[in-house]
This record gives sequence, C-alpha cells and structure tokens, in this order.
Amino acid sequence: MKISVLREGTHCQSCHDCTARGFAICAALDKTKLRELAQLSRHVRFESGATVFAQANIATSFFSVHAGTLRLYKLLPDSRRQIVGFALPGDFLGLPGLPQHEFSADAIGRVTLCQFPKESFATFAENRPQLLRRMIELAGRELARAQEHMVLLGRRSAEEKIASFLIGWRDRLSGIGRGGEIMPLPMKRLDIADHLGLTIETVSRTFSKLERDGVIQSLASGVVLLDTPRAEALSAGIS
Amino acid sequence: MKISVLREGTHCQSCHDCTARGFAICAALDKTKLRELAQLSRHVRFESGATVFAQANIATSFFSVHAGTLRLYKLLPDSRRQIVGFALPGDFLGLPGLPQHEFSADAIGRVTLCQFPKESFATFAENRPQLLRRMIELAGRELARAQEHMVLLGRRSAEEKIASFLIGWRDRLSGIGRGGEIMPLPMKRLDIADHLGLTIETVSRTFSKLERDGVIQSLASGVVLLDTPRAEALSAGIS
DNA sequence: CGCCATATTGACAACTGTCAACTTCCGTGG
DNA sequence: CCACGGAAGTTGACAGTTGTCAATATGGCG
Repeated sequence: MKISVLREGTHCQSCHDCTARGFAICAALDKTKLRELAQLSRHVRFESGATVFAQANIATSFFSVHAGTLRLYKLLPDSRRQIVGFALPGDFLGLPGLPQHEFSADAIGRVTLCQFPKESFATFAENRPQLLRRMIELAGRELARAQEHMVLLGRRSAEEKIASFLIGWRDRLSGIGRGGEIMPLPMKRLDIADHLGLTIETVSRTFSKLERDGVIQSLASGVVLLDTPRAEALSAGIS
Repeated sequence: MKISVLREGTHCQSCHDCTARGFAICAALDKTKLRELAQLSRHVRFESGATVFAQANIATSFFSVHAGTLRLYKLLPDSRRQIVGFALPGDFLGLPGLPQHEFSADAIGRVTLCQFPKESFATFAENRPQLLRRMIELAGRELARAQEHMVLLGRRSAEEKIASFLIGWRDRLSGIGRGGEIMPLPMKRLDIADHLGLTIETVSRTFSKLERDGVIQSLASGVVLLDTPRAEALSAGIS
C-alpha cells in the first residue's frame, strides 16, 4: 500500500468549463453558488497507486472526482479485499453523518480531485436544499449500484460476473461521454477479481473463454465487445 | 408471489408516542413539523407474505417501517433471488430521484408502515434541510451496510457469512431496543440463504455446525449466542 | 536485451451446490 | 385427541464450479 502522494493545488478557478461538471455534485448549482463552492475547494492530484484516504481514518474532507479512476475497497484482517466500487469523474466521495471513512480509496493511474474540507462543506450545504437534494440523488444512485452488485456477488456465475462487469463499465463510461468501440480497463486483473468476488486466475480464464467464444476481444488498450447481445444476455442472467 | 393485502388506515394520529419514532426519518422533526408530516401519511398494514411493492413498478409512495420485518430483494429472469436487505422499524423505503422501485419488498410476518405519497412527501421535504439531511444520513447508513454486505458476499466463507449475519442481526435489533438473550429470526432459511448468497442446505448445515461447536443454540423462537467472542471473531474474519 | 510485474494456463483440491431422502413442526379436520 | 398432510428444515452422497498452487508466457521499461 503506497503512501499517498498529494500535490497541493489551488482553488478551483474554472468550474464553468470543468469536464466533470455535468455529472458531479455541482451540477445542482447556479453560477453564483458554484463560485462560492469553488472558494471552498481545491484541486489535488494523486499519482498512480496513491492512497487518497484509508478505511477507518477520520474523514476530514469530501472529494469530487475530476479526472481518473479510483478503486474503493474494504479489507478483512487477513488481507482479503473487496473492491466495493470504482469511482469515475463526477463521483462524490464521503458521506456527511459518518465520522470515519467506510472504505479506502486509491488512485488507478493519475487522478485529480476537488477536495472540500468536511466542516466548511457541511456548513455550506446545510441550508442549501438544492445541494442536499443533489447529494440524496447521488447517494441513491450509489445505493442502487451497490444493490445491483450484491446480486452479482451473491447469485451469478463467474462468466456472468465478467460479462456483467463489462456491460456495466461500458454503460458508466458512456454515461460520462467516454463511450467508444474499444473500452479501456484501467484496473488490473486483481482489481477485477476483488471486485467480482473471484480470484485472478478465474478472471483470466473467463476472459479467455469469452474471447474464444467470440464475445469479446482483449487488447492491450482495452476490451472490444464483439457480440454485444450475447454479453448483454449473460449480464442480464439470461441463459 | 402473493398479491399484496393492504388494509386502508387512517392518518397517523399519534406520532409522538410512535415506537419507531427515535430511529425513523421523523426523528429530525420538531413537534409542529411532525404534525404536518403526519397529515401526509397514513398507516397501512400488510399480512405475512404480502408484497408491499415490486421491483420496476413505478414508485408512488415512500414508506417508513413502523413494526415488523420486510425482505427487500431483486430477482434475475430465471428466478434466482438476492435479498439485498431486511427492513426493520425505522427504516425508510424509497429514494427520491428514481422513478421506479429498485427492488421488491414483502412482509415477513405482519407489518405496519407509514405510507407517504411520493409527490406530497417530495414537496414537503423540498425546502426542509433538516429532513433532507436526515434522508442523507439514512441513505448513508444504508450504503455503508450495503458495502459491508458486499465484503460478506464476495470474500467470506459460509461459516463466516452465517456468523456475520447473526452478529449483524443482533446489533440491528439492539439498535432499535430489541436486544435480548434469545434473538428472534423471523425470516426463513431460504431468506437467509438468498441474503448470504448460499443455498438453503448450506445454511442448514452451517447452523448445525455452529451448534455442534457450541457457538449458538437454535430454538424454535430464535437463536442464542453461546460463544459470542467466537461468533464475533468469525464475523470479523479472524481465523 | 533483460528484468520484474502482470497475466495465462494446467493440474488438482476443496467448498459449496445439487439431488434426494428423511425428519420435524404445525395446523386442520376427522 | 389423534391422524393426516404440507411446509420447513436437516442430513447424506455426489458433482461441479471455483480456488489453490505452480509453471510458463507476455509486456513494459530501464
């Protein structure tokens, strides 16, 4: 577990042309409030592998992902790991009401975040129903994703898990305007395994099987869905 | 899947001595607002096995559990089932922002709920930061539970799953003032299996093993934890 | 070119699932 | 009051998916 490498940044100057603006917490705000919120935040950057925060640490900041991918995970005492999700641009990290972080987060590749001191953010949000409603919306979406993932973890075969993961990843990428023929997978096999409740070997074997069956094509730069209907059927649990 | 049996109720008259008051959404409200909210709600009752709402149905109401237990679950097309959680008194069902129910809910034993029409509740909450913050708090707690459950589903053995479930259930019961030597388990073995990603046979065998090992005692009325430290160790993933 | 992390593949083991029989528990009704 | 019947739970034998261990291949980067 690498120590976090944090580059101090400046206050956000240019929220109005932020690439994550449309999906992020700040989508709820008008120009004036956006500028006020920007006063509270600063941009921080983490290099690949750096830990942004660790489970059970006191949470002193909230974050909004600006660019890059993070893995969010929980560890058991014997070092078994469950990745509870991957965070992408627009995702909000941290929940008011809970004093500690519920999971650890580290950067997969270079990541930039908007950092909000917890106290000042809470004060700012306290009497802004628009922002509070936006937080409820994001939390609700996150909860729905978590519940869908429970179905995957509890009730699906390895092949369905991989197909489901790929379809879900495709949908998330296209949701933030990053859709495309070839789909980058910034995380490693071990991350995928720890996300899907599998081992790295089973992940590898299953990718190989899907490729043999002509469902996907594995490239260094990512994965191509060759037989999307088949992948979607597996993902939905049909067959 | 039984058709829901709904008994029409009256507007809540007596929120001030509601047994779920302390844990529910309404804990955030003062006397005046509580009375206003009560005007929007009514009590409804469901008999054992009744479906309160079904996944993908348009959500027209929110609910706050007043008494009883519900199972919240998602189904795959081939009828595999994942129970994403059990709802107890104080739990809030439904999320503003999502048009449809994300899961189905049915009563385990008799259940009573406070029902809020979605529209009027949303309007009521819209400009009440106290209530909005309370919703964020409850959603956050739910999300934390979901993430903890992902660890269970993805990374734990059958024995750890059962121990973890029992410890978690004990804690939830004591959190609503229902702690006690013998711990009622209103749900059936099949429900537990579908919650933990196991089969009914594995659940049964694991209960038997825990009983043989002197960790628990199974009674018709519930379960007694005989060796709590051992159960907690299994639950934490130690050993 | 060579090293190290990552990924793939194979052989085998183990945990959990499947199928089936049997038991227990209750509520119903003769 | 006891007998019956169905639902729920338990247990056993066996199978299969996935995990474990180990060897090999690949790929990025100095």
